[in-house]
Amino acid sequence: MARLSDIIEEFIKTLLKESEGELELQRNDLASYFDCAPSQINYVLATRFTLNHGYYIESRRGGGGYIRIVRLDTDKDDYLFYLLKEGIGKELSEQEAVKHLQRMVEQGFISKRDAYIINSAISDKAIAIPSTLKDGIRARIFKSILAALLSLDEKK
Amino acid sequence: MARLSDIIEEFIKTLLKESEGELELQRNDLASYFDCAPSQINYVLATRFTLNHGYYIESRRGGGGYIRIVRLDTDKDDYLFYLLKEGIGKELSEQEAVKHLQRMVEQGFISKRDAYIINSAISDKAIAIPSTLKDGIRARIFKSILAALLSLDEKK
DNA sequence: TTTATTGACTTTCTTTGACCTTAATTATAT
DNA sequence: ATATAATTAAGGTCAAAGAAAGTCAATAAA
Repeated sequence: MARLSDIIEEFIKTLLKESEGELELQRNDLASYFDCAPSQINYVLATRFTLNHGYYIESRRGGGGYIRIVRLDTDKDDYLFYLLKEGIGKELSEQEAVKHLQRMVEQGFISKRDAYIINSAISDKAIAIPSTLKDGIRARIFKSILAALLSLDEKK
Repeated sequence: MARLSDIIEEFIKTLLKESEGELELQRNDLASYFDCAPSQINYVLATRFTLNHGYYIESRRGGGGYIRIVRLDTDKDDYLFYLLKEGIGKELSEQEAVKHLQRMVEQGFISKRDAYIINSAISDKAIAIPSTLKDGIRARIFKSILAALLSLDEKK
């Protein structure tokens, strides 16, 4: 089953597109629209609309409260440069990497194809085997990339 | 009689045929369908649906989790598929990799851009092997890819 | 000896709810 | 009319429960 969180994510992104990247909503409205706990909205925002994802959020409590979501549009080179220099430290988990890739695709910095290739190169499955044998690691990564290319072909 | 694992293998392959090589399933469903331990599904996947066998698998945990199985295009029997199944063994030096990439470009299987990206992911510099810490390795690979994207921009 | 099977334990991701904080509005006392 | 108190209307936090899949090692079967 598609997760509710994914559906809400898509919903918000659609709203954002319709409103040119800026949007104000009412947490309780959204929650009752999807018939879920209000805090699930926070969960969606916290896991899919962070700064790293390229969104900025501000909110206000009390009467007339709201949540405002803004999609940040960045310059491609600036963003890549930032990621390279500061955004990524000495370690990077697969989940984090995937988030970066998603953002890069959403902002049109790389094609889905590129993202797919890159993802295949850095996936846990590809890297696995901590045998410290460089060539062995590379062989796996390379095979994984070949698989990605093959399955891309299949997709069209 | 045939072992359960073989039966499950056949079952999955039948499903794949019916769904044109792409399939999403629920591990627990399958396990309870065959009345076996869920981990047996993993065993079947690990022993019969590997990259070398020509399958690509991705999965997700948590609520709404799934396992996705993609059959890579066996009929094609082209260069990429050959490379994946037989052409590359357990190890692969950088020079060999580069030769493969060159050939793939020459034969029109991938663009120069693709080759450039891939090369950046598998270069000695990218893999570097400091410790056995996976995430550390991935971070390097990912940075390397970013650098590649940046320098692609510069070139055009 | 290799290949299968099982199950206990782990990790990841999602959903829910109880409780907290803040802001605006309304009622009350001066 | 004004200051203060109470009420209501938001949103925030966090931890527990639930829903998957993953790992690994012990055993069993071939």
